[in-house]
Amino acid sequence: MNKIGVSIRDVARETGLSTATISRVVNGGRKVSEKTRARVLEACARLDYLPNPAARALSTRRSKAVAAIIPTIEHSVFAKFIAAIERALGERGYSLIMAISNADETEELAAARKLLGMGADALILSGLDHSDLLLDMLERRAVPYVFTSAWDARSARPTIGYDNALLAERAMHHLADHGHRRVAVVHGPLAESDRTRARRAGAMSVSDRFEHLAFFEAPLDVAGGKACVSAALEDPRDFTAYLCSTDVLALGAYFACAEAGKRIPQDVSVMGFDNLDWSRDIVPPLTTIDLPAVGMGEMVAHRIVAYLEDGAPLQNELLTAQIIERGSVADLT
Amino acid sequence: MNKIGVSIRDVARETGLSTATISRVVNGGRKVSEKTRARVLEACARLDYLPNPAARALSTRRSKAVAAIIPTIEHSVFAKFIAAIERALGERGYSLIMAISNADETEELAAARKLLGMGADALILSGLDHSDLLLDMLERRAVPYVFTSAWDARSARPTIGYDNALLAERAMHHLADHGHRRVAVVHGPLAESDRTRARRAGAMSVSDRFEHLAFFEAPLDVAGGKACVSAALEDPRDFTAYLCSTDVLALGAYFACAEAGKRIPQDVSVMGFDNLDWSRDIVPPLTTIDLPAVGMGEMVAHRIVAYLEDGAPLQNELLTAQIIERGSVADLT
DNA sequence: TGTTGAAATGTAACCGGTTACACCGCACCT
DNA sequence: AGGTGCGGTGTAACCGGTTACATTTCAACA
Repeated sequence: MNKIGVSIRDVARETGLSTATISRVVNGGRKVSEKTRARVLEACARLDYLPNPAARALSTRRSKAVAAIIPTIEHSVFAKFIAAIERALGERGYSLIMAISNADETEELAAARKLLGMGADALILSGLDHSDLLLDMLERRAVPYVFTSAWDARSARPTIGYDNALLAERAMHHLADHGHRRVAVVHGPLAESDRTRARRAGAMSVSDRFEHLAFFEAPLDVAGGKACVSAALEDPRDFTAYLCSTDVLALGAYFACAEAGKRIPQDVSVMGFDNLDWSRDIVPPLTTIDLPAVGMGEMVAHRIVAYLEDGAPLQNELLTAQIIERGSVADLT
Repeated sequence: MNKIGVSIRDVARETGLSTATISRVVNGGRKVSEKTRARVLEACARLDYLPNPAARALSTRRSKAVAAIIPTIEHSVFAKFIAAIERALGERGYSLIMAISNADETEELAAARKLLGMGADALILSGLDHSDLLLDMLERRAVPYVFTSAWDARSARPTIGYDNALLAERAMHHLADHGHRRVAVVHGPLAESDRTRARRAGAMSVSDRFEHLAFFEAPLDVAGGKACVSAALEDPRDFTAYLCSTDVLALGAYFACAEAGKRIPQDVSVMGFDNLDWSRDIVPPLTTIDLPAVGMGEMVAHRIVAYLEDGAPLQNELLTAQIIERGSVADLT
């Protein structure tokens, strides 16, 4: 029974019809006469009938819930992403069940167990690297899933995202094109994220355009970026530009510069990654890469629903991202 | 059946026991011999048996999912709150289903319909004001719920949160105590949020300590705060301090000051509300009110689960918040 | 040895939908 | 008149657990 105890059988009794007919009306089935349909709808409204989702899920084997596991939700591009997924799923009658992994494979596995144990129809994961146990479980249970926030042409598993390595490479070219030869790359913990590793590798691949190219690993928050850049500002290599693998780190870089009395971009250039909402408002406005978090969320939701409803196969999908040139990178040429 | 087609009856057949016994073992029931328990557990593992959540929900009338509707998830205290809820629910074996209302009552109602239609056992709402249709629905369906991020001693419905009016009042006293007499309060859209209205009312209640007290309504994001403060800096009343109803708006205020060449706190003081992660890293560090987002999330989760499992009644719970004094408010005395 | 009762297990009804299939009535055709 | 087809509806078997109640087992005790 639902909370007020009205079941489909009550509606059937009330209208003198069978539960089959009620079910057909409620689900918009085609083979019902207009007269009957109206009568049923009226009775449903009058009795305040609401189908029991568990019963429905049991007999259809579909919960209409999609699960997503993300590393973090706080001040970052993931919040936008997850909000877009939630909206897009909602428009199609699906709900989002969410869990946060704190970028930890063990937590991710536990979260996946929990979410699948709740009956999620599909799973959205962040990044490409996941525990083998998790992957095995997905295969064994034949759960549809996608990897997001990354893209790998050669991946046998569906990835929907952007090419982190390429974007980092493009960012480095942008700095090089502006005459920067001594650059520091500030990124989050390598151990935690394949996306971070991809960005680092991408940046590294164009090292020949630089005199000095240093990589710094910092905790992935504003304080981490700030501390890291504060220290790097003392570095004898005297970097002219900082490429931050996240706008969050870039914000920390701004604060480090403010504290050290360095002006951006006159003394130091800073470039970000993400294009968070405040990036264009900060002073000076931050040059960054506009990651398509919203578009990615929508695409992921569309594709998952298309798979669930029509069996459209999940595939690799590459999303593009643009460098947004604003005022934080000086032209030294 | 679950995805690989193993049901409780398969395990029963495999072990030569009845489904009742399997069920008892799986649910940690007490009346099973150790020998049997071990045998069942072994069979479950071998067959990779996973209970079907829909079947379980159908017969227990419990989905073990809690729904939350929040106005926004992007760069704000809500992300912390929701993350804490998710974690705390997870520890107790519950999942979080989330929807975003964009601070719109109609969207909120639609979201509630959807989430309840998914079978959520309880509903977490933000703020005190909600559409009557929503409230009626909750009562009719006897859905347990709490209002959060606000507290009202006189509320007949359970509220778990802080006293927004009182906190705003305390913030204003803080400014007055530091010798500020010309203060501007920057807040989000009044129409959207009872919390905003409460904060405004609280600030207003101590207007007699000020020469000039102005209220500005801005879009609730960094750009909004920046534009609003940029304009206010031109105001002939020459405010010495800006109280921002969110750190997000305060960040905008910082940027406005940076652009206008005003130094904080030498030329202008800024005070926030929330204590977001970067608040202590910004230069100068932001004086703000440390809202207990994490503690609130945990308490909400605890209380809801306690109600669901033990029937412990949901009540009003007041959480306290402290002013964190940092460097952004000048002492003019 | 028979009695008693607690512990362990089984039986089967039930939760509330969905849906394959059977059936009915009626219009239309030959 | 009898046959055909189809739209509309009902019957009842599922989906996969939970659990009240019945039943069996067996140790302890008079």
